[in-house]
Amino acid sequence: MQHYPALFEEAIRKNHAVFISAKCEVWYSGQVESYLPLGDRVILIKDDGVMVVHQPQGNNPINYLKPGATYSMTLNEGQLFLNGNNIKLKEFMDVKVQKIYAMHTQKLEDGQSIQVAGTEEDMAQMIMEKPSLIEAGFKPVAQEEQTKFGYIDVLGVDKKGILTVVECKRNQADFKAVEQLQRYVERLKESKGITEVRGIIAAPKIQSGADLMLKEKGFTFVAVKPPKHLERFNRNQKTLDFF
Amino acid sequence: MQHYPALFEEAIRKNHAVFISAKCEVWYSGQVESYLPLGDRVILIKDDGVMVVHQPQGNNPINYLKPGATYSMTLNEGQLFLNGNNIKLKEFMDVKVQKIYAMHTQKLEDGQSIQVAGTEEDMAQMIMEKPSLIEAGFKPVAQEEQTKFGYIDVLGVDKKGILTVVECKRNQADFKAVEQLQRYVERLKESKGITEVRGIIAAPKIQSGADLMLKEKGFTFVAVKPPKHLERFNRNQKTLDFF
DNA sequence: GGGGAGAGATGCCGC
DNA sequence: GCGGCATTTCTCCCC
Repeated sequence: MQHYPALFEEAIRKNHAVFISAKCEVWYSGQVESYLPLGDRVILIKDDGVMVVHQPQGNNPINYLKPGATYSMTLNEGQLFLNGNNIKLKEFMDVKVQKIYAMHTQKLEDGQSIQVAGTEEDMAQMIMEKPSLIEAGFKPVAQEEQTKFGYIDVLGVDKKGILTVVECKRNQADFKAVEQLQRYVERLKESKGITEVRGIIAAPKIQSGADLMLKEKGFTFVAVKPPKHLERFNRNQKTLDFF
Repeated sequence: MQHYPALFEEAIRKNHAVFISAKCEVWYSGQVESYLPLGDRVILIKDDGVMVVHQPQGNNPINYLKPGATYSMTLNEGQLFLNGNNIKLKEFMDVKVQKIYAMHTQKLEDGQSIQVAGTEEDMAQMIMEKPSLIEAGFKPVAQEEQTKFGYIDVLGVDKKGILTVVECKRNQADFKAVEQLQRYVERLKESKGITEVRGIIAAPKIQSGADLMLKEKGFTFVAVKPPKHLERFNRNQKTLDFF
């Protein structure tokens, strides 16, 4: 155990990432206070100060610190501690380590950003490009107009020229989506000084209760699925790699 | 590179966790489609099928698979691939590995649950135990009554005997909290067939706009901070460890 | 920095 | 399974 603190401190100093597999207890104090009894965990510390503590199961880290935290590892009378703290956010992590199974430190280089297709924004973009997905005669207005009235996904006019707010949801729309749509419609009526504004929810599906609420308020549901296709050059890249 | 697939497959077969540090590209297809260009990443695969892919910075994994996914590693004409798929959820991850810097596999044992203090539920519990935090004369009703009217944090009567809904927020309350409170109040009025029900938001602070909305609707804000103290035996445990 | 909203949100509980 | 809601939510964008 004696050599771990020196190895750890050197890795931190060099801005290396640190991977630790250990049997440990974990205390966290910050937004809340928490205690995790003794067990095996995987700990990852990144070069921006992020720390995640994972149990052997589960999607999410059981404990974590946000970017900007600093770390130290100390051995005191045979007891190993790993301490992290984010002074600005007043968050503290204390790990009492009973046994380190493995520790790996390494510089990681990565400047890449992920490309994602199928988000709500992609849905809005698709509707802007093909307004007939909403209904015949629907015409989106310029995108710059949108922000002036709030975070409206697509603003347009229907075939009769009535101002229409379209709220997109990439998954099933719920009653909160209906409330959100209503807020936008009310805001638009006040802002423009008009009495008639239509509201449309565009989503793959809608909850039955939300559909009732929608109809009560005089709004409309339109079934639209988010597009899930990355740009062609990526698809080709993947295809070429695989076949 | 040749020995990695055998090591990996054996680890998966034995239900070991797998840690990999690698230079790679990542494709994901499922809820959305995504592509992450070549760079250094840390990959963790847990024994329940969870996979997380981390870039050198940032709180969250850049890609992940949920519990139940299965994995294989293959070397084909000198090209290493790590593939994961969750058949039930129709989610797929493909990692094209250019270089493995390190790989560690190990059985992890952990059956512990985290204890957390300072959540919204803790706030509600604190108010149940000390109702004067809300106002003089406030009396909570039995906890069993709560669920019948929805997810009401604390239901009680004020000093005049008027039914009162308390909605707790552990952080600053916003206008959505006000809308939520209003839903509960409306639901209670209908359900009980009464016309007067009070609404109170208990939180450390409230947004100025939300406070306006609150007053418009005739509701009240009470400043309450969530309790952040773990049970005594844990505090003592920590104290004893540290001093 | 505050406010508003999305996220491949996740996770929990209750029906 | 759906529904409603909290989360140490996190993240992004805009004012």
